[in-house]
Amino acid sequence: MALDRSFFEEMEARIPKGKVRTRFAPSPTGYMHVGNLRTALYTWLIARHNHGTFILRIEDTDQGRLVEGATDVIYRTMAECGLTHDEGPDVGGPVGPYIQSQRRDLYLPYAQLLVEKGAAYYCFCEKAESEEDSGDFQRGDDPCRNLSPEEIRANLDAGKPYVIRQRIPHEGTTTFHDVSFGDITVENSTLDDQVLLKRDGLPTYNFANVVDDHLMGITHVVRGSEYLSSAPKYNLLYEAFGWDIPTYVHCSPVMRDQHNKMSKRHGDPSYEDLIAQGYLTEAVLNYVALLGWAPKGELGEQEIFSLSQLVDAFDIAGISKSPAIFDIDKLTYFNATYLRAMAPEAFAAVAEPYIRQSVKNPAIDTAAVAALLQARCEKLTDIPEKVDFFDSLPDYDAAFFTNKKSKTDADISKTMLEAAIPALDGLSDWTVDSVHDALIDLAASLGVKNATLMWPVRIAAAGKLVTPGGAVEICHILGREETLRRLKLGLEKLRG
RNA sequence: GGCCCGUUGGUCAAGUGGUUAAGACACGGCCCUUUCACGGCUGUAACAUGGGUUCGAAUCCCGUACGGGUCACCA
Repeated sequence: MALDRSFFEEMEARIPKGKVRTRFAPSPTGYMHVGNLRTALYTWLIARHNHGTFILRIEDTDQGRLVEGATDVIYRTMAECGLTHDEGPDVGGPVGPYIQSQRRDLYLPYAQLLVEKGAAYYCFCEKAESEEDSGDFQRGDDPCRNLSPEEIRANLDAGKPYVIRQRIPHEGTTTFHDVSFGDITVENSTLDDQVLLKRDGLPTYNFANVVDDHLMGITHVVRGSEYLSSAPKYNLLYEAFGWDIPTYVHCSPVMRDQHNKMSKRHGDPSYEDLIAQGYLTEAVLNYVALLGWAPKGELGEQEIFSLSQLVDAFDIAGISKSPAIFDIDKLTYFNATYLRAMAPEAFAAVAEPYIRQSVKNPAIDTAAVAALLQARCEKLTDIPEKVDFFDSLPDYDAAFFTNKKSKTDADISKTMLEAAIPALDGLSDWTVDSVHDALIDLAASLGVKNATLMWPVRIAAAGKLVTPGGAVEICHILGREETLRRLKLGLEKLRG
């Protein structure tokens, strides 16, 4: 079986050289894990930091696990996060196709090339049915390892199903280098003759990766540390092909706690879940960037990074080796920080739909409400519950009027409301300032501290112990008519 | 179990032979104040462990413990 040399030459000729090229290669499972997002981010950052090329490749060689619409989630998430790709299934590029199932015919020739080089062999063994204790079976002892060319020929001609396995030397050691883990050396005897090409003709993940990464000119392979132990086998493959070995960057997993990775199965949030929970994309990215990476030196103290600042600051050396536990509280802190840093108009825009979830009254100015909320919510989803009182006055308890710190009780509150109603009613215009001045002046002329007047006004206006904003802002937003109506209601409640 | 990797406060982490061992989150206290927040100040809290090497180890070496990963015709 003569191999077509020109095919290999053509493939080689397509490979771009001389620039950093990285790839994010998810398998389409239907959602984006936090860990995946972080890998995508780091991969993208390495490319952008080095003015290189970022590629999106879809790894769908497992036909049994295909999920409909799953690639759309990937495209949407990447776009939303600003992790734009230069080459990929949707935008094309010089080394396509970028979907592995569409590359299926590529792998057999490369597997055959390996067979020809003696680094792989045809295996006609029956598929192991019981996985239990098959660990005793040494792959190195696979009888097919030493089949004669005639026997192989005969089996092939007979149409016997086969797989192609990597031939790992029995002796010696293999060393590979990882940017964060350093040199790792293993005994070849601990490596098994892994399957490269499956019975269905599709490559295994490990083989497809090596072939595709090479054919796409990938210079930096960023992936999870669960692949650390298969990395030596990759090197053996690269060496057998005579290809340059890319730079490996293995990242430790993002954990849910000390013992378990974050996982959908445990109910941990994916990227889209976090967004649905009211987190901002920028905050999630910023937090995730710092989960397993920290800037070096002077920048070591900085925590808030925009995507472009990350591009500048990102440095592979800062990736940590140990797993990191995802801390929702810290993400929440980042989110709150981002929310507060937004321009008021921008915040009002993102907050509006959440405000409208509970405030249906069109007379209420959502921008004014948003202004009260900006320093007071950590997540967008905190909003509806905080502003529900604008629409309708809750049926509150008269005991709310009593507050020690503000020096109020039922009697004092009654007096305060009795004075506040005419004072507000008499206002010539209804602005934050006019309401403010009226109440402050009233407190002064009554000879009470501001809180003593403000407390009962706020309680009557909102019917809640805790509100975003004080009496002045709430009354202003409610409008004169509604404010007076509520204050009178409060008074009635106090009069019993 | 074999092999590989990891281990600085509850969490994220800086640190690359000499530091009072940063900073952030969370938590406590104080201040500000018109409730709650925001903001400001401040406090509690860490080098898994035992041996080396060294004048000197969080930093280097070995062992131990604990944790993780991997041993698929899954990725």
